[in-house]
Amino acid sequence: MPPVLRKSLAAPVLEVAPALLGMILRRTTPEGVVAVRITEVEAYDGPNDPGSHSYRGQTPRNAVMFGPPGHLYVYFTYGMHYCMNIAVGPDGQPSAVLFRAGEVIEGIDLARKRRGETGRATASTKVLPDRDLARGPARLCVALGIGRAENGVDLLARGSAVQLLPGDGYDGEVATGPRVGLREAADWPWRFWIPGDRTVSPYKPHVPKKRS
DNA sequence: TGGGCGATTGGCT
DNA sequence: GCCAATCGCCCAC
Repeated sequence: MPPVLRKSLAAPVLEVAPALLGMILRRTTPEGVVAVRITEVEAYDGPNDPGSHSYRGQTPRNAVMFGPPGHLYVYFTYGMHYCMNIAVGPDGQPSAVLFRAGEVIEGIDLARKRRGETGRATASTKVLPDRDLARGPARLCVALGIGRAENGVDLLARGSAVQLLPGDGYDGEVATGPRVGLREAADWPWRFWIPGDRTVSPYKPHVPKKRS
């Protein structure tokens, strides 16, 4: 299986994003291994993209986006959720791809345990469907056990606690559509997913907040 | 230095 | 479909 080349991640973000579909994110902890096959991503193009965290320049939070490609950019949002991106494009250009959803292909029991632990107070007696374990950017982070501590990890380095692996080389059809949840530039068709895959997150168009 | 709001989710109506 | 939860970031004051 060929390695994921750092050089290929330095390509323009709109080329890299769809190429990540079908690849594997593999997370190793003392608890065990969870691996996810990526089925949905979103592209963010730094200074040219009003929807990107790096649109207004570098800050301590988004610093990883400005670094070399292949590193993990993790951010905290809505006071309770983490989301994970991979920095892409040349060193110094702050493009990134958000991992939005995937299919758990290894360590499904550990993934389910993590998703259950993090759930709200009412510990549901219902078993989470497999396809919901990593369906959505914050759920994906929970399933993989990703938090602030993983910000900056090199996904291509051997021995990293989170690794990006080539997978089986998906080369099928790729669907595109508007990005999810953004206020600015949400209509840019920069979301990419594997059509028909049941682990792709349900699309919710942005609803402007009611004015006071 | 304070306040608005977010690359979301799950539970309830 | 609606809405609360929850807190760090960032910009305006």
